[in-house]
Amino acid sequence: MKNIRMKVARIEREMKQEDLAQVVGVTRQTIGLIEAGKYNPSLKLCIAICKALGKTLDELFWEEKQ
Amino acid sequence: MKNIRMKVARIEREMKQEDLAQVVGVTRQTIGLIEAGKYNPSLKLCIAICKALGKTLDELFWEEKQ
DNA sequence: ACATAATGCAAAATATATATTGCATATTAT
DNA sequence: ATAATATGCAATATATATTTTGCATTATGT
Repeated sequence: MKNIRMKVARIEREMKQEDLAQVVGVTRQTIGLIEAGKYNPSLKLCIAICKALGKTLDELFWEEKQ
Repeated sequence: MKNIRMKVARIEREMKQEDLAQVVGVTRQTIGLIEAGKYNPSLKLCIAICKALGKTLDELFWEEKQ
């Protein structure tokens, strides 16, 4: 499932995928694939993304229902 | 860093590492290593653990400080 | 103290996240 | 419309999470 909240949070911060990638220490492709819901990042990477975007795990990665 | 909150939540539910492992579909060792802070689980696994223990990502895996 | 159950630990094998490269498509500004 | 920038996509390579097996150690109950 696509991670819209993450993409929105990134755009709110006016960051490109590549900017975020550089901040969290991965490649642009990895960020793109996570936003596209095409894979399953590690906890460490999720936390790094949250910190870079000023959000928590629940705000970006937790689905209340399902 | 050891994940004390996860271990406490598991014990509150009176589950053994092996019980939790079976519910979330991994091996006992994987649960043991996550509780021991010796590796970096996938987001999917974190979410499965949270659901099995009735907690959210922030409750089990988010560190407010640091 | 003894028996049993639960957890820790370690090595090798396997599955999968992530990197790398290159190119295609879409978006944005001029 | 054109140029430039941002993102999508796919194949191969590499790093690392997870499995498997077996045994050691610790906790729990009797």
